[in-house]
Amino acid sequence: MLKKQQLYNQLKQHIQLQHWPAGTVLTQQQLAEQYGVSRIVVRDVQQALLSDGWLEPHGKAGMQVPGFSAAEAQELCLLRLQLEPLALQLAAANMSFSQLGQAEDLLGYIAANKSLAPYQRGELNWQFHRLLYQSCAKPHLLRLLDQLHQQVSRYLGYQEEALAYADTSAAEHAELLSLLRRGDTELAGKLLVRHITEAGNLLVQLLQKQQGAR
Amino acid sequence: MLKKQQLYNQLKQHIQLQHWPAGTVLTQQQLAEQYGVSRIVVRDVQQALLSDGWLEPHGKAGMQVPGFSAAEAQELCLLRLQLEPLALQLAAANMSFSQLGQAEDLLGYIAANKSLAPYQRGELNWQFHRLLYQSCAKPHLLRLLDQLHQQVSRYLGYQEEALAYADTSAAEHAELLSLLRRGDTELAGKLLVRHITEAGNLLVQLLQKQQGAR
DNA sequence: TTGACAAAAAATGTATACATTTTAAATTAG
DNA sequence: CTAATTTAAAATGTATACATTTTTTGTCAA
Repeated sequence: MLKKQQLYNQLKQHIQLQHWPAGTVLTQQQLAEQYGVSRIVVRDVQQALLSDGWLEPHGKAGMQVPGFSAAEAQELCLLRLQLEPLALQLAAANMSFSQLGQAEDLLGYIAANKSLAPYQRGELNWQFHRLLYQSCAKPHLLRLLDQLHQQVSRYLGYQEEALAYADTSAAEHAELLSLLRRGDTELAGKLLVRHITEAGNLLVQLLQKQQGAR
Repeated sequence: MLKKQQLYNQLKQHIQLQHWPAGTVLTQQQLAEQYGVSRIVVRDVQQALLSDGWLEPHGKAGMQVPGFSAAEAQELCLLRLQLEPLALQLAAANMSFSQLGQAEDLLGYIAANKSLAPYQRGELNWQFHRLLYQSCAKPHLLRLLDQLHQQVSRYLGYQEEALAYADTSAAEHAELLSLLRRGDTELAGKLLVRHITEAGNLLVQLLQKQQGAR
């Protein structure tokens, strides 16, 4: 299983670093040669990247590296807003103190390691959110949220400026946690909505500016 | 592309007809022999059925035919409630008369062919819903809704009694359409919520009764 | 009998080879 | 020169073969 996972990571990273810029068409053969694996492996990886939003179909042959659009970012934000507060609300009832503690630890770890790569910081931030939602005990919902995050993370990798939002983010994360500890689900939900909205708006604005500049 | 699509349909149907009952573990080799294709094809199809909810992972080898649970049905219903009204609301603004007409035609077709197979009736009903949501112009949202329907349809295929709900369903569909024509998005949304809730409750009750009976 | 361990069987991962489809290029008729 | 058609190239689908992993079976010692 290593070759597959390995190629998955490497190709994803290469796309993120724009080694294959948006619009590039990647064929099975090409990738197989390039990365020194058989087409079978490439097929599987392409399929995985397809459902994670890192590739998109291109006619009947090849897959294309997708671009970025403010509209898509907005849509992803909308979906987060629709699903994450729900997950939080459902989870709040069943949340254990050990989970709250885990989340606290995670925040501490992020705060302590100021020099984390933006990408890793983003992943850890999501793990925090994920922890809060975990105890909603709705497998499908959690799967959807993971998928959504995948897609959003593609944008965050592209617009690293959006990750500079990290400071505000950390403060809000901490507040979210304290509200949950206190059992104030209502306020926590509202804060979460604001939190997601802010991050979304920043991202969308950056993208609009950039699109306008062309 | 035919072999793949063919096996996909056939295997899905066989699962629905309980030719492979819930809990059965299906290996690549087994399926390859059984259906007379190579393992490569089976792999692809298994993967597709996995993401559509018709198979689930089983340790490190084989895939398992999933069972049914009231809890899962409830969750799927919840997700529909969270996403479909949103799609309808967004779509209502951009909906064209030709689309409303298409939807009307579809209802007529369903009403006219009383003897449609339950499965086909279900698919057509979904196409109706889908038409109403189409003009929301949110690709990700629409994709999620399609996925959700896939999962729900597995339950409907199992609990055909839930499809007997079809009569009420048809009436509500017609009313939904007339509300949209009149531009009353608000009421249409509320009706949709009731519509989804009713169908969900019926399904969940059937499943609970059945689970209790064991 | 039970449980750990080793050997065999089975299942999946991966590579290569061939078949079919799709795309691109080249050729020719208008 | 353009456009349509044919031909060659390239890409994907599928099958088979081999490698690796996982599961099962069987054996033996406690």
